[in-house]
Order: sequence, then structure tokens, then C-alpha cells
Amino acid sequence: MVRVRYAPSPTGSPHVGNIRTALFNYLLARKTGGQFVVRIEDTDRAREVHGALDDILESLRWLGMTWDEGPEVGGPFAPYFQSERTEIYREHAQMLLEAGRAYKCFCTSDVLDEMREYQRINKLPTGYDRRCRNLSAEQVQSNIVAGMPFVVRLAMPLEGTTVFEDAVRGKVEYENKLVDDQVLMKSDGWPTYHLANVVDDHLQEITHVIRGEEWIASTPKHMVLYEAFGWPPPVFAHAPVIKGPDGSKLSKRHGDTRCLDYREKGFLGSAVANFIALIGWSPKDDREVLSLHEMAQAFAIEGLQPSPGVFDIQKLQWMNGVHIRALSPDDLYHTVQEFDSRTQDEEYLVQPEREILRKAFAELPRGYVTQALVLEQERVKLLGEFAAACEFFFTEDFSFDDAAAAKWREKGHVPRLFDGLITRLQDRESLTHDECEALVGEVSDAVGLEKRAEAIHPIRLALTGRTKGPGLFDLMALLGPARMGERLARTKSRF
RNA sequence: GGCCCGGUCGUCUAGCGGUUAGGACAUCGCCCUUUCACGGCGAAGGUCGCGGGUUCGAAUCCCGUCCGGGCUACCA
Repeated sequence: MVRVRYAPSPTGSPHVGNIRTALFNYLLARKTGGQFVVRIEDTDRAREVHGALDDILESLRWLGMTWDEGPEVGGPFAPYFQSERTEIYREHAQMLLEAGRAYKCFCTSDVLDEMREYQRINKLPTGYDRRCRNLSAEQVQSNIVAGMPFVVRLAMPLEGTTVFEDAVRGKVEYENKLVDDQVLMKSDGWPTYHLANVVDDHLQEITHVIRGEEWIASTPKHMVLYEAFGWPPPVFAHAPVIKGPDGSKLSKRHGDTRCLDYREKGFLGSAVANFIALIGWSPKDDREVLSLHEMAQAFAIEGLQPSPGVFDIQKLQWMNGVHIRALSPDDLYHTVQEFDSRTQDEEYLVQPEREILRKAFAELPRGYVTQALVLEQERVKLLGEFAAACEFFFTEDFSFDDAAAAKWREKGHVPRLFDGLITRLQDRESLTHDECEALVGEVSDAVGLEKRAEAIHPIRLALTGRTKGPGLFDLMALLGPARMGERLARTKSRF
């Protein structure tokens, strides 16, 4: 049984690179019929950020991931918050101490800082010099009696090498003497990541650990811990980092990096999941547009790549357009409505069309709004674009392209064209796409136009105020005769 | 500085000893079409970081080198 986990620390809103490792774990679980566990590693009380937990769970949900065990759902290996498991870590640290695989260190932060400073100045390799490792039992005892605070450090083997098989990079080797005696228990009694993570992964029966590349250097420490406890280690797979356009690790200065930032910007969770999965993973065939389910079907650790990839926002935008187009009319309606009511994106909020869309959702028939959205569906890349794109369907006070109007103003046939159409529209209740086409053909012939475009372009302008948009007959059918009549008349007077 | 990991079109990638090095985004052109888009077709774009080997044959294997990244906390 495959059991994987996503083990974030609630120190901020998940970054796309971080949530991507959650995705890889999730995909492996779903592919194999295994379990996906979410465990919150809240052992650093100083860095804990309020609201981070909500963002973590929300990011997961937004991308479509569900977890079998963890916050909100519980599970057989509860608790899933490390802050509620401190006793377990203390016991395990004690086991290590008794077995001589760990030791108490009384060095203060100041002493450590000084030591590192000395190492830097003398160009020596930095790292703990293990000065407390060989303290006599009496010394340790007297330090404790004196009330000196201490940490528990892992006693790394001083010789030999630690080798582990990384599922994406193959064999990785570290010389033990070059690996630091990692702090396992802090002086405040809380465990560090290294101890808590290994203990929990074992106790919660995790079989595969897919995590970021930044962990690769601490894996030998983890291997030694597994060995010291006499536990079999899980399969390790280190996914490559995501880089910004300049080649450095993706960070704030590259713009948006939080997963949920993309929701604010009008991206679909399915598109973001699809896109980030493809940085560092490939289904090994030519498919690129995949649903979460399809990715799960195709997932394999062997598809993971060792080299880092650049986050290309342009490709994400293209992919988002593809995912938007795949939405059913009903889903489209709900998705746009939900986006509009939820987003706090500044740029979106200030655009005037946004109020119009909001009113449309509140006051116009759902069928009508849905059809308007559907007509713009194929030319929108971001959800926020619907407001401006659909504006003319929802208000009579839509913006008008005067520059385009100037071009048709000079043509003598336009007023007659509009009149003809107005007359023919008069007592009609509704019109189909084909009827609209026939009507325009009829009027165009009556006015004596050679090219149908001579009629179509000015009509589009009068009806929508712009030169681009959905097919004319589609939009005419949706607008309906009455509204068209008014707009034609109004535009005529404007000419 | 030390240790570790990486390196295929601008970008994401396929490739795992023999391919005209394939696909996708972006770019450009054509087609479709009433416009914009969507879609279709096509073009351009890669001395597979570089240098040595091994081999009849190397993007694929080995060594070196350069460049990039990660780690080097009582953070995760």
C-alpha cells in the first residue's frame, strides 16, 4: 500500500513550487490507489503565520486535491499536527540518547555564531565542531544541574559514507564526516523538522517521500536516523525547483508565487495544477492538456525530471484558455460568478465593466448570462476578461469605438442599412441565428451592397460598440430584436 | 569556501547507442471566417553547455571542464 504525505509548515501561504510537491504526492496516491496524508509541521512556533493553515488547505482544494487523512478529516494516525505530538518526539529523542546515537549539546547560539564566524574568516568548512559530543557523563550532569539549557544533536557516524537511492536521481552519496550533527530537539523542548519528520513518516507508515530538491542535502541525516531507530526508510524522490524567468529560484521579485495568487488573477485550479505538474514531470507522451484525473492515471515517479524548470506565465495563460474552453455552460456560469464575487484582485476590481457583470448575475436571467459567457468563452484566457468582453450584452451604456465609427460614418449606405434592419425588426419577438443571417442578407441586398462585410461590420459596431467579438448572427440572436432596434437607432443618430 | 544536484530550440519537454533530434507555448506566414478569437496547415528556431575518450556509430556510456542551482540554522 502506497502512503504519501504533504507536510507543510504553516509559515505562510503555499508557494507554487511547494504545492507542486503536494500534487506529485497526491498523483502517486491516486495512481496507485494509496493514501494521501496531510500533516502540519508546526514545530516552529516563532515563524508560525496566522491564516497559513487555511491557505494550505484552500490551495489543495482549489487545485482539486482531497486528502484521506489529516486536518478536518482525521484518520487512524492522528494527531496530524506535530504540535500535538511533542511527547512522541521527546520519547524518541530519549531513545536515541540512550542508544548513544544522539547527545546533549550545551553550546549557546552565541557560541555557535562565534564558531561559524571563525570558520568563515579562516575559510574552513562551516559546521558544528562537535565540541559537546564527548562530554563526560559527569560534565553533562553538572551542566544540567547548573540549569544550562541544551539541545539534542544527532551523533553522525564519523567515518564511512551514507548512500541512498533517489528515485529521480539515482544513487546519491555523502561522506559522513562532512555531515553536521543536526539538532534534533531544540532547547525549548520542541523537535526540529529532521526528527519530527522521520518519526512521523515512520509512525504514519509513509512509503514514498516526494519533496523539494532543497531537502536532498539533509537526506543522509534522515537515513542515519532511520538506521539508528532500526526502521526501513521510505523511497525518496527529490523534485527539481521551479525557477523564475531569470534562472534563479522563483521568488517574490518574479511577481506572484503564492498558489492562491493565481486564483485571484483569474486562473482555473485545473489549469494551474496541469501547468505546474508539467514543470518537472511528463506523462512521456505528447499530451499536455490533462485533467487531474488524467494526470493521476499517467503518473509515475519515473516521469519526474532532475533538472529545474522555468515558470512560463505565457504558457500558463494559454493553458488556462484551454481549460476555460473545456468548461460546460453551467460550469462556466458558476465559475465566472464565483470568481467575480470572490476575487480581491486590484486590477479586476477597478474595471467599470465589473459592476455591470455583477448586476447581470444578480438581475438578468441565468440562461441569458450563460449564453453571453459561452459566446466569449473561446477568446478569453483569464476569468477576469469576461466582464469587459460581455459588457455589451448586459448594459445599454457600453463603451463605443469612435475611431471605428468614423470609418463607417463616411459610407452613405449605413443609415439606410440601419433603417432597413430596424423596420424588419419591428414586430419580431425573437430571432434565431439563421433568421438573423437571412435578415442581414435581405437588408444588404435591398441597400444594394456587393459585399456582405459592408453590412456586417457597421451592424456589429452599432450593436456592440466594437469591431471584434463573437459571430454577428450569434450575438444578434442573443440580443433579440427589441434591443437591436434601439441600438441601431441610437447609433444612427450618433453618426 | 565546502558538499551535493543539474545542463536537449527563447521557454516547458520527448528521447534512454543508429531518429531528417519529436511535441507544446511564444514568434512569423497561410487557410477557415463578417471581425477578434478558436481551429487547421506551414515556417523559423537545437553545433543536444564545452573538451576529451569508449564504440563501426553517442544527445544517449565514461572522464574532465565550465556554467547554473540547492544545502551549509536551536527554519522548514
